[in-house]
Amino acid sequence: MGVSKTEFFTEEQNQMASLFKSISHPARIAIIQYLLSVDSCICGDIVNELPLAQPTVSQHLKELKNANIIKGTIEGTAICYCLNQDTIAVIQDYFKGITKQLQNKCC
Amino acid sequence: MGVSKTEFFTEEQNQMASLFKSISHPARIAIIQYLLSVDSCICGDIVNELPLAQPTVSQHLKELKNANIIKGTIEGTAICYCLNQDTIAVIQDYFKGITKQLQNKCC
DNA sequence: TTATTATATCGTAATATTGCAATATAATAA
DNA sequence: TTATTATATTGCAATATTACGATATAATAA
Repeated sequence: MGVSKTEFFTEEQNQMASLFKSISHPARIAIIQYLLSVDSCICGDIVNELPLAQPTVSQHLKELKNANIIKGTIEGTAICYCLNQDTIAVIQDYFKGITKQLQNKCC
Repeated sequence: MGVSKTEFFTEEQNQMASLFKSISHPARIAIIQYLLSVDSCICGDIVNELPLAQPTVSQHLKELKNANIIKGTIEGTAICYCLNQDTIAVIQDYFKGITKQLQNKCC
Protein backbone atom coordinates (compact mmCIF):
# COMPACT_ATOMS: atom_id res chain seq x y z
CA MET A 1 0.00 0.00 0.00
CA GLY A 2 2.93 2.34 0.34
CA VAL A 3 2.18 2.72 4.03
CA SER A 4 4.82 1.36 6.33
CA LYS A 5 3.24 -0.57 9.19
CA THR A 6 5.16 1.47 11.73
CA GLU A 7 2.85 0.51 14.59
CA PHE A 8 4.12 -3.06 14.43
CA PHE A 9 7.73 -2.09 14.97
CA THR A 10 9.58 -0.72 17.98
CA GLU A 11 10.19 2.97 18.57
CA GLU A 12 13.91 2.40 18.01
CA GLN A 13 13.36 0.54 14.75
CA ASN A 14 11.15 3.32 13.42
CA GLN A 15 13.56 6.02 14.59
CA MET A 16 16.62 4.43 13.01
CA ALA A 17 14.70 3.74 9.77
CA SER A 18 13.60 7.37 9.50
CA LEU A 19 17.12 8.56 10.30
CA PHE A 20 18.51 6.47 7.44
CA LYS A 21 15.69 7.58 5.18
CA SER A 22 16.76 11.19 5.72
CA ILE A 23 20.18 10.41 4.22
CA SER A 24 18.94 8.03 1.52
CA HIS A 25 18.99 10.56 -1.31
CA PRO A 26 22.09 11.64 -3.26
CA ALA A 27 21.18 15.33 -2.94
CA ARG A 28 21.11 15.02 0.84
CA ILE A 29 24.41 13.12 0.83
CA ALA A 30 25.80 15.93 -1.33
CA ILE A 31 24.55 18.53 1.16
CA ILE A 32 26.28 16.68 4.01
CA GLN A 33 29.51 16.43 2.03
CA TYR A 34 29.37 20.10 1.11
CA LEU A 35 28.87 21.11 4.73
CA LEU A 36 31.91 18.98 5.60
CA SER A 37 34.03 20.42 2.80
CA VAL A 38 33.82 24.03 3.95
CA ASP A 39 35.60 25.43 6.95
CA SER A 40 32.62 26.39 9.03
CA CYS A 41 28.87 26.64 8.80
CA ILE A 42 27.52 27.83 5.51
CA CYS A 43 25.26 30.82 5.16
CA GLY A 44 23.54 30.66 1.81
CA ASP A 45 24.92 29.25 -1.43
CA ILE A 46 23.94 25.65 -0.81
CA VAL A 47 21.42 26.11 -3.61
CA ASN A 48 24.20 27.06 -6.05
CA GLU A 49 26.18 23.97 -5.11
CA LEU A 50 23.46 21.54 -6.13
CA PRO A 51 22.07 20.69 -9.59
CA LEU A 52 18.52 21.21 -8.36
CA ALA A 53 16.06 24.09 -8.24
CA GLN A 54 15.79 26.22 -5.10
CA PRO A 55 12.48 24.78 -3.86
CA THR A 56 13.86 21.26 -4.23
CA VAL A 57 16.99 22.08 -2.24
CA SER A 58 14.87 23.78 0.39
CA GLN A 59 12.80 20.62 0.67
CA HIS A 60 15.89 18.43 1.11
CA LEU A 61 17.27 20.81 3.73
CA LYS A 62 13.96 20.62 5.58
CA GLU A 63 14.14 16.84 5.68
CA LEU A 64 17.69 16.91 7.01
CA LYS A 65 16.61 19.43 9.63
CA ASN A 66 13.60 17.34 10.67
CA ALA A 67 15.88 14.36 11.13
CA ASN A 68 18.29 16.52 13.16
CA ILE A 69 21.11 15.74 10.75
CA ILE A 70 21.72 19.45 10.28
CA LYS A 71 21.04 22.55 12.35
CA GLY A 72 20.08 25.90 10.88
CA THR A 73 20.35 29.28 12.53
CA ILE A 74 19.07 32.50 11.07
CA GLU A 75 21.83 34.97 10.15
CA GLY A 76 20.12 38.06 8.87
CA THR A 77 18.72 37.32 5.42
CA ALA A 78 20.52 34.01 5.10
CA ILE A 79 20.36 30.83 7.14
CA CYS A 80 23.50 29.25 8.51
CA TYR A 81 23.56 25.47 8.27
CA CYS A 82 25.89 22.98 9.88
CA LEU A 83 25.92 19.29 10.74
CA ASN A 84 24.56 18.11 14.07
CA GLN A 85 27.34 16.08 15.63
CA ASP A 86 24.97 14.48 18.14
CA THR A 87 22.91 12.79 15.42
CA ILE A 88 26.01 11.65 13.55
CA ALA A 89 27.10 10.09 16.84
CA VAL A 90 23.75 8.29 17.21
CA ILE A 91 24.24 6.61 13.83
CA GLN A 92 27.83 5.75 14.61
CA ASP A 93 26.89 4.22 17.94
CA TYR A 94 24.22 2.14 16.23
CA PHE A 95 26.81 0.63 13.90
CA LYS A 96 29.31 0.18 16.71
CA GLY A 97 26.67 -1.94 18.43
CA ILE A 98 26.10 -3.97 15.29
CA THR A 99 29.83 -4.57 14.80
CA LYS A 100 30.18 -5.65 18.43
CA GLN A 101 27.33 -8.14 18.08
CA LEU A 102 28.77 -9.40 14.80
CA GLN A 103 32.09 -10.41 16.34
CA ASN A 104 30.79 -13.78 17.57
CA LYS A 105 29.10 -14.72 14.32
CA CYS A 106 29.93 -17.46 11.88
CA CYS A 107 29.70 -15.54 8.62
CA MET B 1 8.73 13.98 -10.38
CA GLY B 2 9.66 11.13 -8.09
CA VAL B 3 12.78 10.53 -10.18
CA SER B 4 16.02 11.22 -8.42
CA LYS B 5 18.42 13.05 -10.70
CA THR B 6 21.12 10.50 -10.07
CA GLU B 7 23.10 11.50 -13.15
CA PHE B 8 23.93 14.85 -11.55
CA PHE B 9 25.57 13.30 -8.49
CA THR B 10 28.78 11.35 -8.05
CA GLU B 11 28.96 7.57 -8.08
CA GLU B 12 29.82 7.61 -4.38
CA GLN B 13 26.91 9.87 -3.50
CA ASN B 14 24.49 7.61 -5.34
CA GLN B 15 25.99 4.47 -3.83
CA MET B 16 25.85 5.73 -0.25
CA ALA B 17 22.30 7.03 -0.76
CA SER B 18 21.09 3.68 -2.06
CA LEU B 19 22.89 1.87 0.78
CA PHE B 20 21.05 4.03 3.33
CA LYS B 21 17.80 3.60 1.43
CA SER B 22 18.13 -0.15 1.84
CA ILE B 23 18.06 0.23 5.63
CA SER B 24 15.49 3.04 5.73
CA HIS B 25 12.50 0.84 6.55
CA PRO B 26 11.61 -0.49 10.03
CA ALA B 27 11.03 -4.00 8.67
CA ARG B 28 14.54 -4.08 7.25
CA ILE B 29 15.99 -2.71 10.50
CA ALA B 30 14.05 -5.47 12.29
CA ILE B 31 15.52 -8.10 9.96
CA ILE B 32 19.04 -6.84 10.68
CA GLN B 33 18.37 -6.88 14.43
CA TYR B 34 16.92 -10.38 14.25
CA LEU B 35 19.95 -11.67 12.36
CA LEU B 36 22.12 -10.14 15.07
CA SER B 37 20.06 -11.60 17.91
CA VAL B 38 20.54 -15.23 16.91
CA ASP B 39 23.76 -17.16 17.28
CA SER B 40 24.46 -17.89 13.65
CA CYS B 41 22.90 -17.55 10.25
CA ILE B 42 19.21 -18.17 10.08
CA CYS B 43 17.65 -20.74 7.83
CA GLY B 44 13.98 -19.95 7.48
CA ASP B 45 11.65 -18.44 10.11
CA ILE B 46 12.42 -14.79 9.34
CA VAL B 47 8.88 -14.58 8.01
CA ASN B 48 7.45 -15.69 11.36
CA GLU B 49 9.49 -13.04 13.18
CA LEU B 50 7.95 -10.13 11.29
CA PRO B 51 4.40 -8.73 11.36
CA LEU B 52 4.21 -8.81 7.58
CA ALA B 53 3.03 -11.28 4.96
CA GLN B 54 5.52 -13.65 3.34
CA PRO B 55 5.71 -11.86 -0.04
CA THR B 56 6.39 -8.57 1.74
CA VAL B 57 9.19 -10.07 3.82
CA SER B 58 10.63 -11.70 0.71
CA GLN B 59 10.63 -8.30 -0.98
CA HIS B 60 12.46 -6.66 1.94
CA LEU B 61 15.02 -9.49 2.03
CA LYS B 62 15.59 -8.98 -1.69
CA GLU B 63 16.32 -5.30 -1.17
CA LEU B 64 18.78 -6.06 1.62
CA LYS B 65 20.44 -8.65 -0.62
CA ASN B 66 20.65 -6.24 -3.56
CA ALA B 67 22.33 -3.69 -1.28
CA ASN B 68 24.74 -6.40 -0.03
CA ILE B 69 23.60 -5.82 3.54
CA ILE B 70 22.82 -9.52 3.88
CA LYS B 71 24.03 -12.68 2.17
CA GLY B 72 21.79 -15.65 1.47
CA THR B 73 22.92 -19.20 0.72
CA ILE B 74 20.60 -22.02 -0.24
CA GLU B 75 20.37 -24.77 2.39
CA GLY B 76 18.09 -27.43 0.96
CA THR B 77 14.55 -26.13 1.09
CA ALA B 78 15.40 -23.09 3.17
CA ILE B 79 17.71 -20.16 2.58
CA CYS B 80 20.33 -19.23 5.13
CA TYR B 81 20.70 -15.50 5.68
CA CYS B 82 23.36 -13.58 7.52
CA LEU B 83 24.73 -10.05 7.61
CA ASN B 84 27.53 -9.02 5.25
CA GLN B 85 30.24 -7.62 7.48
CA ASP B 86 31.98 -5.94 4.54
CA THR B 87 29.00 -3.71 3.80
CA ILE B 88 28.52 -2.84 7.47
CA ALA B 89 32.19 -1.82 7.43
CA VAL B 90 31.63 0.41 4.40
CA ILE B 91 28.93 2.34 6.26
CA GLN B 92 31.04 2.56 9.39
CA ASP B 93 34.02 3.86 7.45
CA TYR B 94 31.83 6.49 5.85
CA PHE B 95 30.81 7.82 9.25
CA LYS B 96 34.35 7.58 10.56
CA GLY B 97 35.34 9.89 7.71
CA ILE B 98 32.54 12.30 8.57
CA THR B 99 33.51 12.39 12.24
CA LYS B 100 37.14 13.00 11.34
CA GLN B 101 36.20 15.93 9.09
CA LEU B 102 33.87 17.28 11.76
CA GLN B 103 36.60 17.63 14.36
CA ASN B 104 37.79 20.98 13.04
CA LYS B 105 34.33 22.50 12.80
CA CYS B 106 32.78 25.30 14.78
CA CYS B 107 29.36 23.77 15.52
C1' DT C 1 3.83 -39.74 -8.78
C1' DT C 2 1.56 -36.36 -5.40
C1' DA C 3 2.01 -33.76 -1.15
C1' DT C 4 4.42 -30.54 1.58
C1' DT C 5 7.36 -26.75 2.73
C1' DA C 6 10.03 -22.58 1.83
C1' DT C 7 10.81 -18.79 -0.89
C1' DA C 8 10.15 -15.85 -5.14
C1' DT C 9 7.53 -13.34 -8.55
C1' DC C 10 3.43 -11.07 -10.58
C1' DG C 11 -0.10 -7.81 -10.50
C1' DT C 12 -2.18 -4.16 -8.44
C1' DA C 13 -4.04 -0.71 -5.04
C1' DA C 14 -2.75 2.74 -1.65
C1' DT C 15 0.45 5.91 -0.36
C1' DA C 16 5.05 8.37 -0.43
C1' DT C 17 8.76 10.78 -2.70
C1' DT C 18 10.87 13.83 -5.98
C1' DG C 19 11.14 17.98 -8.56
C1' DC C 20 9.79 22.39 -9.87
C1' DA C 21 6.94 26.60 -11.28
C1' DA C 22 4.48 29.86 -8.94
C1' DT C 23 3.98 32.26 -5.03
C1' DA C 24 4.68 33.66 -0.20
C1' DT C 25 7.42 35.26 3.54
C1' DA C 26 10.95 37.74 5.90
C1' DA C 27 14.93 40.50 6.39
C1' DT C 28 17.60 44.21 4.84
C1' DA C 29 18.84 48.06 1.37
C1' DA C 30 17.81 52.08 -1.23
C1' DT D 1 7.83 53.43 1.05
C1' DT D 2 9.63 50.15 -2.75
C1' DA D 3 13.31 47.09 -4.26
C1' DT D 4 16.20 43.27 -3.47
C1' DT D 5 17.76 38.98 -1.70
C1' DA D 6 17.28 34.51 0.62
C1' DT D 7 14.52 30.93 1.94
C1' DA D 8 9.90 28.55 2.57
C1' DT D 9 5.44 26.89 1.11
C1' DT D 10 1.84 25.44 -2.14
C1' DG D 11 0.15 22.64 -5.73
C1' DC D 12 0.73 19.25 -8.85
C1' DA D 13 2.63 15.74 -12.21
C1' DA D 14 5.74 11.83 -12.64
C1' DT D 15 7.58 8.11 -10.49
C1' DA D 16 8.79 5.01 -6.47
C1' DT D 17 7.65 2.34 -2.47
C1' DT D 18 4.92 -0.64 0.37
C1' DA D 19 1.93 -4.40 1.11
C1' DC D 20 -0.33 -8.48 -0.06
C1' DG D 21 -3.32 -12.07 -2.61
C1' DA D 22 -2.54 -15.16 -6.10
C1' DT D 23 0.51 -17.87 -8.20
C1' DA D 24 5.01 -19.89 -9.46
C1' DT D 25 9.17 -22.30 -8.45
C1' DA D 26 12.16 -25.51 -6.26
C1' DA D 27 13.55 -28.86 -3.01
C1' DT D 28 12.41 -32.68 -0.28
C1' DA D 29 8.95 -36.22 1.78
C1' DA D 30 5.52 -39.66 1.42
